[in-house]
Amino acid sequence: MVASRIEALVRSGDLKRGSRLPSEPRLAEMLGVSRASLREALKGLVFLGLLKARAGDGTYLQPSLTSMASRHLQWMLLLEEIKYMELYELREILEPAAAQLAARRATRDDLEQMKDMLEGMKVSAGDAEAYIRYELDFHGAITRAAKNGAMHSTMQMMYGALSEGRHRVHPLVPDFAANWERHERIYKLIANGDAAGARRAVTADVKYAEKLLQDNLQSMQNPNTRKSTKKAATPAATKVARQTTRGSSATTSKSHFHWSPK
Amino acid sequence: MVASRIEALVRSGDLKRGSRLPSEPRLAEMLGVSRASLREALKGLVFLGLLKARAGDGTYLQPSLTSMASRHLQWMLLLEEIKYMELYELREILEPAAAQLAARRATRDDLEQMKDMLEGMKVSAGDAEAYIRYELDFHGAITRAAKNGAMHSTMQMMYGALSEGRHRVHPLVPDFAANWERHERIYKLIANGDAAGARRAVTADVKYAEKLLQDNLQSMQNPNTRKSTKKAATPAATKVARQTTRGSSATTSKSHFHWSPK
DNA sequence: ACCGCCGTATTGTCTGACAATTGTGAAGGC
DNA sequence: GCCTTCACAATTGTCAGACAATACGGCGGT
Repeated sequence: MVASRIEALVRSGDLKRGSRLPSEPRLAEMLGVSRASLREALKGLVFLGLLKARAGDGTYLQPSLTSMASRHLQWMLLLEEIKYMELYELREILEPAAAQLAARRATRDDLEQMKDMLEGMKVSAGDAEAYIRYELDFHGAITRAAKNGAMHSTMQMMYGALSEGRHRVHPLVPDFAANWERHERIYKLIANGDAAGARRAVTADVKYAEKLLQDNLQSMQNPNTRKSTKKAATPAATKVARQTTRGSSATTSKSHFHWSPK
Repeated sequence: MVASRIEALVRSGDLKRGSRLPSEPRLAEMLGVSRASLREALKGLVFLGLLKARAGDGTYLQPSLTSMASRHLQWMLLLEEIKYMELYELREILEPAAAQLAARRATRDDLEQMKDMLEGMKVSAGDAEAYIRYELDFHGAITRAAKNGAMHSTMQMMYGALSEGRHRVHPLVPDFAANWERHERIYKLIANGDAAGARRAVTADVKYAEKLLQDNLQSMQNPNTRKSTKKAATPAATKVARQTTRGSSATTSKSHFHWSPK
């Protein structure tokens, strides 16, 4: 296969991350294949996240591979090989462990970054959209502070799948103040190096979020099974739903295509 | 982009998993692009693991997406964004949790499968190659019994990266009997529903493997730094190294290709 | 010193053709 | 009647050549 030969080139090559590959005609000649075949192989590696092609410029080695793999999880969610609650269960395992490690390993920079995110959360209280972004980055800062790239990548993957996923049930913040204080407490515990405490605090936080999700799902599953004949299920649920609807996703099914041939 | 339109087709389509897509000329006409462009998009999705193309037959939707994503981790390892010890640290977090869940959720089938793997380990004691395969499958059975697809996929990814990775340091079994008994104990604890016990036992097992790896790495890092002028570092290390060398990997760099154009 | 124009290199797409592989069914032999 | 063998059709894989679209850098003008 052509792709694996290119991979071998990258492996053995003196190519630094971010450097440019030879042009397609050149590479095709080097490998002794047509440009079409070469392009297919390149496309595969692009989808893998290893390469990045820029029209009119060249194809480059991706400088960093983190944060690229969430599509797999998304598809699994879509094909119902994974349920959302499972992701939260996984999060409930990983995130406390990450906090525990972070309490031991966080550098001054890590703490600084967490603090910045906390600040961002504070100023955007009331704006659920912005608040959530900051909160996710706060959690990301924790996993980064844990100084374990594998764990960080895994969780970034999870976050990606959760936030980009179709259902978009990011259960969030009925009470900004309480939420913020929980996170600030986590920050302080990590800053003080209290590993066990940080672990407990994060566990509580994730469980809380999980409970919110569960309630939300329940009220979505039987919206009108309840005896009330009102349109909305419950005021709380609709509020959350509106909050978590982000505008203009790239995957908006604009071009409705019909499957039948003609 | 063409690929995302195909993804949309798969999403909204009534395509079951494993079913065949229309032929390339047909699909190209349907999407209004040339066959070349279509093929590039398909190739991308193939690399993503969503599709599978069979020459002379057709392209199919992959029936299952699990166990497909380990290449990302492999590349991260290769580009040194992740260190091996980090993977073990992650394993040390996930695997005990999986065992804990498995003790609560394992079905009769799950237990049966674990037992089979144990049996396989027993009969292949002495053959490190086969033994390791069975052991990995045993651990896989545990994560499957945990009934969390996300966790299972993550760990399969880890296993894949560990076993296919270049370093190929699967530190293993200086003592088959002791190793087997540890695993049998784990099985019994899970079968008895002793969640806490299973967790502890697996933690111990992973830590033991981690220690082996660490020793192995150390003796590989400074093979002749020690004052001895003998060829091999230590008898134990070489023995492990020989055991863990699997024959004929697909990624053998057979075709040495030189980078310079001409 | 700054701005717009243009040429060049590169990726993106299209067209048409042929090779390689696979599944199928029909013909023939047992 | 059943099995093997062969030829055919459908499909993916590969190739060659051309043109469009895009980005970068140099050049000249202001």
